[in-house]
Amino acid sequence: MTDQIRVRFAPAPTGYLHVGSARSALFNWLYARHTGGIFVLRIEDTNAELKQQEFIDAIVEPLQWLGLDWDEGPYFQSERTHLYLEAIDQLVADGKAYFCTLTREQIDALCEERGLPNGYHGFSRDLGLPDSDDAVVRFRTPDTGATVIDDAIRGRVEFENEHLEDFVIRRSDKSPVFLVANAVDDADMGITHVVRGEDLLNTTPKVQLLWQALGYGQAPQYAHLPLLVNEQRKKLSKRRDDVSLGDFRAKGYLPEAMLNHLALLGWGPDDEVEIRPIAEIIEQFDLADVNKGSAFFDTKKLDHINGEYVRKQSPEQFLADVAPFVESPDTPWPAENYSAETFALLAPEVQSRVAVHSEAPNFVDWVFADEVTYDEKSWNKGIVKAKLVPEILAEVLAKFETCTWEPDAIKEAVFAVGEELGAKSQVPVRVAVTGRNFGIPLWDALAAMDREKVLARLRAAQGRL
RNA sequence: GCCCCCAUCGUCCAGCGGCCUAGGACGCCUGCCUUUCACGCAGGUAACACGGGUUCAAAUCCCGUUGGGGGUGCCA
Repeated sequence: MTDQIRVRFAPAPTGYLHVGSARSALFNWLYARHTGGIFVLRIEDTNAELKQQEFIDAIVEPLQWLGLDWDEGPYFQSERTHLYLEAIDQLVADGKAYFCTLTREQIDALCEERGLPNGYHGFSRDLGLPDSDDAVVRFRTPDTGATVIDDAIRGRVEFENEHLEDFVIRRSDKSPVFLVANAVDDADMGITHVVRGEDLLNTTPKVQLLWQALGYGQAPQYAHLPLLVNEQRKKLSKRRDDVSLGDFRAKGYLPEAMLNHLALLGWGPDDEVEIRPIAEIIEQFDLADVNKGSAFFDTKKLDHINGEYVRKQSPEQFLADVAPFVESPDTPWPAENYSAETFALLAPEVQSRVAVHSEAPNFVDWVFADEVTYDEKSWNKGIVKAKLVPEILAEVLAKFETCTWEPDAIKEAVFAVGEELGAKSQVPVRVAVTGRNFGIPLWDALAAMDREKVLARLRAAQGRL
């Protein structure tokens, strides 16, 4: 076990898992699987407000959905508080940490008074203050020297100790901050590689200093992943960006596609084959190959990858996966009009057209809806600008009234009109019946519809000319 | 302000000193297929931020500039 790689994904439960966190989890998992190591899940709920079951579920469920299985945990920091407090006590006893009762306002005032730049300047460091109800514990950072991080992705990163202020390690409510929890847990859990977002790079020297002060020996290898950013190149944020993993899941994105897309942000396979089974990604993945620059989470590419995965699904699987969307109460047609048999008949055509399962209803809405709403652009292109439309509609209507109501006959009727008139007859009929100038092939769908309903659509379109 | 990180097509990735007149993918455009759209297929568009070094040779190494980002809490 001594030489086995041990990584951990340690999210703070703050509501839901977003794609950035998922990517961190994924890279940890990939590294563990690639090396035959252990992937540990640890919930960083040191802040009392974060200890809520629903928040825990919001992390665990998306991970399970993605298939990022962990080998140990979840461990909860809220259940390990005593360990962190012991470590803090030890630091105080060793003179490596001390009590301080200054509030933020007082600190700012002191800085102003003494003409110092903003920040904490060890004001209570040598006062020998006792513990008290409003006291925090601060770590005594070295005044000289530097703390060096050996990062697997970024190389050597050096922080001058003089720039590190005496940071708080225990709040006045006696709860430990995550920095201590990180050091204690990573040591206790034998973590060999800490793989996390670059936004945590600046906190690393603090953890490292604590690590040394607690006498833990060899620090883990760090690897700070490039951030996932939005179109404005800002770090993804829950408030401004639509990045909840649960939302993607609800829209029908496939976990395999999401994983595949996430793996391609900050890393790429040598052979340039992008869409591939996770097993191959595991095989090729290595921390040393991860990029340093931030990556834009592009949903267009996600859509493309998802579409590829959708098309690879078996017809049965596709049908099973879209069922929730075509049978949901939110469909754009009255539920009683829906026919599973009809949808199953058309499903293969839908499958080759959707990027995401949730788009399926949009391809068959006109089949089940009582009436159709015309897309103005389609109307303009397929009806207004097309030739001989009144004639086409009249002729097709006449043929539809009497022809055999089955796919081949319907198709033949439409094409015959086109030939007679010397114009393309399909698009006007399509727009008249479906409301749009694009979509799945007409014939099977029309045959599945009630003849009268189709005739009514054609008359409605005539009335709109 | 201070600290830290980053910099190849619009986007993601390849490139780890010569194989680069810079490759792949998404997007966009064109054509083929098709009396719709999509899929598929064949093409096209488009980048080494800038300036100095180092070297016989630099997208690749070093320095600087500029630009972007992250951090700067008794959040994590």
